[in-house]
Formats: sequence, structure tokens, C-alpha cells
Amino acid sequence: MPVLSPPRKRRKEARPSELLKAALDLFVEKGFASTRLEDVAARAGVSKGTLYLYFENKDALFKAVIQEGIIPVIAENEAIAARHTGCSFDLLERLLENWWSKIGQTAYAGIPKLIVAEARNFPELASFYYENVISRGRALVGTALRCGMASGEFRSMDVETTIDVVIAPILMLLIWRFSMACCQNVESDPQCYLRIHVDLLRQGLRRIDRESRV
Amino acid sequence: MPVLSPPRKRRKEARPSELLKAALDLFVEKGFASTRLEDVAARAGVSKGTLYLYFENKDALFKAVIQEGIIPVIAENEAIAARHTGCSFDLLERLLENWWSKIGQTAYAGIPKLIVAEARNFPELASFYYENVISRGRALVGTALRCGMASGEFRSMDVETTIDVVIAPILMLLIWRFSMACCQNVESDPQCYLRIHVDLLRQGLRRIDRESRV
DNA sequence: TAACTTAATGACCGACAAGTCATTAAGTTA
DNA sequence: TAACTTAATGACTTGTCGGTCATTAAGTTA
Repeated sequence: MPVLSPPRKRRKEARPSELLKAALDLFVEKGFASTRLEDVAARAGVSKGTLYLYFENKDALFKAVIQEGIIPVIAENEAIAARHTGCSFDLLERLLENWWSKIGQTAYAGIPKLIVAEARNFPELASFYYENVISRGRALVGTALRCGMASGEFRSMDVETTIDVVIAPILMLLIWRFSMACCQNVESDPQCYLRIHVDLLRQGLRRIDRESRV
Repeated sequence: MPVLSPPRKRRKEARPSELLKAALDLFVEKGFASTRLEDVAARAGVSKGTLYLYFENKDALFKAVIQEGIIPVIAENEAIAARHTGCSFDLLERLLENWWSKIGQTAYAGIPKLIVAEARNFPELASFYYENVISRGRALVGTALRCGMASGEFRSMDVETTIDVVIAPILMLLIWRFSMACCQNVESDPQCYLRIHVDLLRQGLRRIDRESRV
């Protein structure tokens, strides 16, 4: 027999996006398991029950966050790659630039750390992210690498492993920022970090003409 | 009025190490928050109450795992660096080799992912790990880099940022293995990955004599 | 303005886990 | 072997949180 406080204004249209924004913020701050849906609802200015009016359950809420915020950026990058002409390293830089501006500099930057952190305990969410984001991202980098190798711009290397080496420092930058960064008194400059990474790659991927190989 | 099953054999000496082994395995598998101390105790062949006889609480149990398993390896690496003579890149390779054999190829390999995953929710544990492992590890790499730059073996770069770039792919390798690896049907070869990383570093860190800089 | 539809609420349920402590019995001492 | 010390147990307390649903009232229709 609940009576209590009066319902807030009825605004059916605005609720989903407000809830998604609140969910993103709290998921990034607390992680998936430790985020309380009651807190998500409160941050969006509604009650817990209202959240369940718009999202089936916690999993569905999380998938919706990814669906709305990250998958469109992957699709953008696929379009960039599709219409790209010119050298392959330029393509890699453009993909990174778009990823950095749409994900790296927004609240979505915290998602990769969340996924890595919770993958073992929520394998279905991890699979969803892998299928829709990671595998498509790896494919993009792989295409650029294969192109560059075919044209002689890059030297021949194991493509699948090189994809991981290319992506790892970028992921690690985001992961660090949303985990251990609080322990460091001196915070690093991401621009500087990315520039060094790109410079190393430019030099490292390039085909070597005269050098001896071991 | 609990009566129930008879106590197991009394073996005060063996309990702590058995509990630490069980705790490491479960922490790595489930994470810190999701590991139930009752499961840790059960895996060590004792009851939950017994665990509290030997460890103050969950935090103390975790710190003991780090203290026993990882901090000694850092100390070893500090000794290796202290008695090293010769070129700085060799030192980097030796430090990596020892780290890989003592941590990367053991159950402790799962700890970096755990730390990154739980740092936000357990800042005291993160600080403990940062003080005792990360800052000391970064200092080791930093010393090697500064040495190499002073002797002209390496080109001059921002040391603190370069430390991160050097370490990131190694950390990412471990993190990946204990998180998303389950989603990939094809698992990558860590030896190959590390070899590519080291090769890129060898080339990338080296002082460039004649090349133009942008 | 009466009747109706549905957005919104929050008390409640069930499951789960950290940490406590009264009780038991294994092993030791006299 | 009686008295004693302490390793070991697990029921219980306390608190948390995902998800449900009976109830309320905002807004709409006739």
C-alpha cells in the first residue's frame, strides 16, 4: 500500500536519453556490477520503478548505452575507411582522430575499462561488445595494415598480432585514466602520449630497404 | 548452537600459504569484489571462520597475496638493475624476461587486470599496489631509459611518458588475457606479441643520426 | 467534469555475502 | 586420564541490491 510522494511530471519522450546519460556516467564511475539502478534513476530525476518502464533490465540498459554511443562511431569509421584514398598510414591516423574526438574525449572513454573489468563476470555483455565494437575496430585496423603491406608502404608482418600492438597503447591510455590515474599525483598528457605512439608506429611499420634483419 | 561436522586436522603452519594460493586463484578468476571468502576457504579445505583466524579481513588477504607473490619479484628486478653493466636496452630486456617468467607465466599474471578493474571501487588497494609495485616498476624502466639517453644509446624523449609507452603493451597483453580473451576464438601468441613489441622499441628508442625530424 | 488511460512511485521480496561468535573437539600438559 | 589450550566450525546478523507490482495521480477524451 504505497502512497507517498507525488509523481514527477510525465515526460515520456525525454526519459530514455536522460536515463542513458545517467547510466553512462555511473557505469563509468562505479563499474557495471557496482552501479545501483536506484542511483541511475535518481540521477535521471525519476524513481527506480520508472527505469524499468523504459529498460527491460540492467543488461538491456547497458547494451542501449553502447548501442547509442559507441556503435555509431564504429560505423562512422567504417565509412571513413570505405571512402579513403591515399596512403594507409593516413587512414590509421584519421581513424584514431575520429575515435579520439568521439570516444576518447567524451564520457564514453570509460567504457573500454569497464568492459575489460567486467568481462569475466558478465560474459554476455563482453561478447556483445566484442561482436559490435572490438571485432569491427580490429577489422578496420587490419584492412589498413593489409592495404599498406600490399602497396609496399608497410613491411610484412603478422597482421593479427600487429593489430593488437597498434591498438594496445590506445586502449591502455583510456584504461589507465579510468583506473589507476587517481593514484598518480602527476597526470600524463594524452596528446603527448598519442603523438609518441603514432611516431613509433610511423617508423616501425615502414618498410625497411637497406637494414639488416635478425 | 552450532554442532555439525567435525573440525578438520589442525595444521596451523600450512593454512596461510594454502589460503593465499586459493585466494590468488579466485581473485584472478572472479575479481576482488566478486570473490566470496567462503569459496576461498572451501578451496583451501577449511571453513570461512578459519580464514578469519589467519587474515583480518578481505583487504588484508589481498594485500598478503601481493606481498608474498609480486613484491619479491620487484625487489629481484631492482637487484638486477643495480648490478647491471652494459647497454641499457639489454637491461630492459632482462627486466622484461624476469617479469615474464615470474609473473607473466604464473597465476599472478591476472593481478594487473584485477587492479585496473577494481581500482575505482577499492582505492586503498589500488594505492597499495601503486606504491609497492607500479611506482617501483616505473622507476626501474625510468632508470634504464635515463641511462640510455645519457650514454647516447637512446634518443632524448620525455622520460615519464616514454615509460608508459614502454610498459603499456606488456600490461595490455596480461589484461587482455584475463578479460576479453574468452571472446576471441583465435588466441594470440604472447611470445610473438612481445617480440614485435621489443623489436619496435629497439628501433624506436635508438638515437637517429642522419634522419630528418618533423 | 466524469470516466479513462498510463506515467510514475516506492514498499516489498528474495538472494547473496561480509564478518561475528558461541560451540566443538583436536592435541597438549601435568 | 583429567584439565586445559586453541584450531576449527557454521549458524546467524546485518546490510545490499535487482527486480516486482499494487497504488497513485497526471493528463486526455467525451
